[in-house]
Amino acid sequence: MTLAQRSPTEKPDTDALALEGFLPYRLARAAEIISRQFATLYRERHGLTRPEWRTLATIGQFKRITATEIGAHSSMHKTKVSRAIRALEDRNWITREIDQTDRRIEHIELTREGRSRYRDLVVLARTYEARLIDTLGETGAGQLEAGISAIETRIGEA
Amino acid sequence: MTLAQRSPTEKPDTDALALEGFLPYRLARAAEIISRQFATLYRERHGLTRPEWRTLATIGQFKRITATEIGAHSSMHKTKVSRAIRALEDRNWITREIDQTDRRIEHIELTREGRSRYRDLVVLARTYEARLIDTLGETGAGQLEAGISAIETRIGEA
DNA sequence: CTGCCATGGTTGCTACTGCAACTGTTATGT
DNA sequence: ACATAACAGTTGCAGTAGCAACCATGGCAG
Repeated sequence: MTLAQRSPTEKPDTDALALEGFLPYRLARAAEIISRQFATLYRERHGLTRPEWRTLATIGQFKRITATEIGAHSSMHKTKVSRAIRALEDRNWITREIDQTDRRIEHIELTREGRSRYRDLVVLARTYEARLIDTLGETGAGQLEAGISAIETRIGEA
Repeated sequence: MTLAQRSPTEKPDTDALALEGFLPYRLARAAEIISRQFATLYRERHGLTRPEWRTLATIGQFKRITATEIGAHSSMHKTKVSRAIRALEDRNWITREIDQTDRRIEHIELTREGRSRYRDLVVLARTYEARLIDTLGETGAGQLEAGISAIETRIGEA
């Protein structure tokens, strides 16, 4: 089941497209592999989903923040953010406080428990990232980062 | 809504993690952007979903193939493949033929219509990829590819 | 040949996703 | 001041996902 190299018996056609060489596919696949690997860590350790992890990471990064800002910062649709916030609130990892001068807005902060979890998550993330870079090698990791940067700067939006 | 640079008012904490600098996040985001861009093309033009596109691309690449092989080649769960195959069959883009020596296996091929669609999809894909590489620049694209290769070779599976 | 395990593919169930529509609130134009 | 638009956040809904259980078939050991 190692896939790309597990080529079927029939021979490829000349003017066919090789999926395994198609850049968008390769990028999607690579991201998926990394994402899953890392997700396993925080899921097993803290029972978080991907949107919840991103939300928590964003709240921890800015001590006080609104839902809209979380979405903007973490590239998530507002419904995802809304549901993640509720889930985190239900666990008492965060609190909301309605802004008194503009009551549409809620300011979100970590609770004591939330801060504790966040600190652990940060260590987990840094460790995973370090291990990843080590696995890829300085060169490979550097190239990957440069390539991503190109996408970030040359292609603005989702 | 350009996000990463749309930083909230509060200042980051020193021992917080900067999500926008976290490699797994950046990779996931980059892949998402590209994936969505490309998906818009084949969705608008042929009404295909992402699993359907991958499935069709794989069938077209190998003229005759089984469902399991499709999954292995395109990194998709077998249920995704199963459902994509059914959808494509319903549109008469593919046919199934049960192997007579092992009746568990179905051999899948494109119909005339399917081949026509596939040819168009290949052009679409090549064009998009070329445009993407052009946008990223030879250097950026090369680095991205090298980085992805590092992941592919150093980290085997999903 | 017979019982048991493995394999190819499908389906039921539950969770997650995004879109659009909604509520409540603030900003704007006249 | 009042109608209308814009905005923050939530919810209903319809599609899509993955897991596990399933069916049918075939391989293999005794």
